[in-house]
Amino acid sequence: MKKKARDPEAASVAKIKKAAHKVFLQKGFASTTIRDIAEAAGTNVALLNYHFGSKKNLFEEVMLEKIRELLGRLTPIFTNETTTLEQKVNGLVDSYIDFLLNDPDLVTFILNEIRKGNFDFIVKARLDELVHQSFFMKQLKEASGDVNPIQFLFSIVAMIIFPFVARPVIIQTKLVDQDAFQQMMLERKKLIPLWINQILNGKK
Amino acid sequence: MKKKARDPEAASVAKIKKAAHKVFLQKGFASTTIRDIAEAAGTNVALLNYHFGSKKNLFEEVMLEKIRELLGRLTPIFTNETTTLEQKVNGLVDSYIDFLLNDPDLVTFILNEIRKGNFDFIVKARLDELVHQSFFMKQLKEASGDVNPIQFLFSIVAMIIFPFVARPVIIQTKLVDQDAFQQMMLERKKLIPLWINQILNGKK
DNA sequence: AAATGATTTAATCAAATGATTAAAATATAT
DNA sequence: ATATATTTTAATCATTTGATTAAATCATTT
Repeated sequence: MKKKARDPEAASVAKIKKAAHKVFLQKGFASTTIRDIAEAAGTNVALLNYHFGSKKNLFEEVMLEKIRELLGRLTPIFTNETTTLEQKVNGLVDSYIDFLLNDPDLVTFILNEIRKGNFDFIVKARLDELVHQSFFMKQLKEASGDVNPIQFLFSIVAMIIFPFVARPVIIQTKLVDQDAFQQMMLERKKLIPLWINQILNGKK
Repeated sequence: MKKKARDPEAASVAKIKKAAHKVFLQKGFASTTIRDIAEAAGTNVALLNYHFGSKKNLFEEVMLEKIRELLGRLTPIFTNETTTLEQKVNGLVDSYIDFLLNDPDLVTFILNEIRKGNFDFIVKARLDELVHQSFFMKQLKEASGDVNPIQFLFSIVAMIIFPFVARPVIIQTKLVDQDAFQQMMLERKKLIPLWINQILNGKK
């Protein structure tokens, strides 16, 4: 595909990845054409093929990069054995919301690609291990009483992620506008940990 | 497209719609071919065109039918002026979860099609009006104190919908299996109203 | 059994798309 | 300056796909 690495090449590769990320997020894998990407990157299909070989290859490189970035932020929080459950929920909510505010369509996109069967790229990330073997789950289990701790995990992640999943709907239907959405998500950084506390304590 | 209505015709139309619903949900609009649908329906592309004219037409007919069915269940709950907020949350959670258990991929599907720009079919459903002008929102606003009631609406809907959005991920990663998922959602019918109560009361 | 409508078969069209190639042009390193 | 790497242009190929058609077959009604 290529033989030596120089500066301009790296710039092109980055430019293409950035454009691909944008277009894939907008249109999904199937609806995106390599011509779309080439145009968005201000280049041509021949160069995409020169650097990435195929559309699927480009897609996987781009997505894997994003997933790794997110996991890189969450893992230290999940596995930390010195912080309390409350601190972890705080950190989780804070990091997660910040990350997604920066990339608002990522969640819906990933979930959908998985639903369609494109989950090679996420299986490689091994996030089940993170959930199952983490210190966080151990702590959550202790706080859950006789309710399955997964029920609480669902609700925590739901309250973080769902607004991003619903975002296109609520913006399209003018329920909330772009700025108000951002504002609400920042407000949620405080609300969600509070709510989780009330839920976990309320059941004792 | 057709001239007279008889029995076998109606059966064919239903058969095609059912197959289309199934395939569209599995693969999304762009990835689904009319040949896929024809095969799933045990028929042929010529008949699809005979009855529906185009792929997009078939898609919109099928999706609109589903949306209307869901709204038909939720509207009476949202607009009822004789029930308490607590009763509404109970009814909402119960109806919504029942509906989605019957059609587990519908949510992800709809959200994604909207994200891709295929929202003609949902704009027609006017669900913004339902949310804004409903008696439910009036009651929720009263219970919300100085927090934006939309924050609570997000969380209520999130806790109902999110597990269905995450379902493909959690089943794929073997976090929870099919049966356990069903069981947990039934359990959630009791948990969510309880939690919402705790959250709404906790902030007084 | 004749007529009408519904369905199938089989083929074809035009357009879009992923992929590939050759050749020219451009930039960079040494 | 020369060689090498990168990028562009432009064209082409094979496939897939949505759409359409004509003719044959099947089912139902009358």
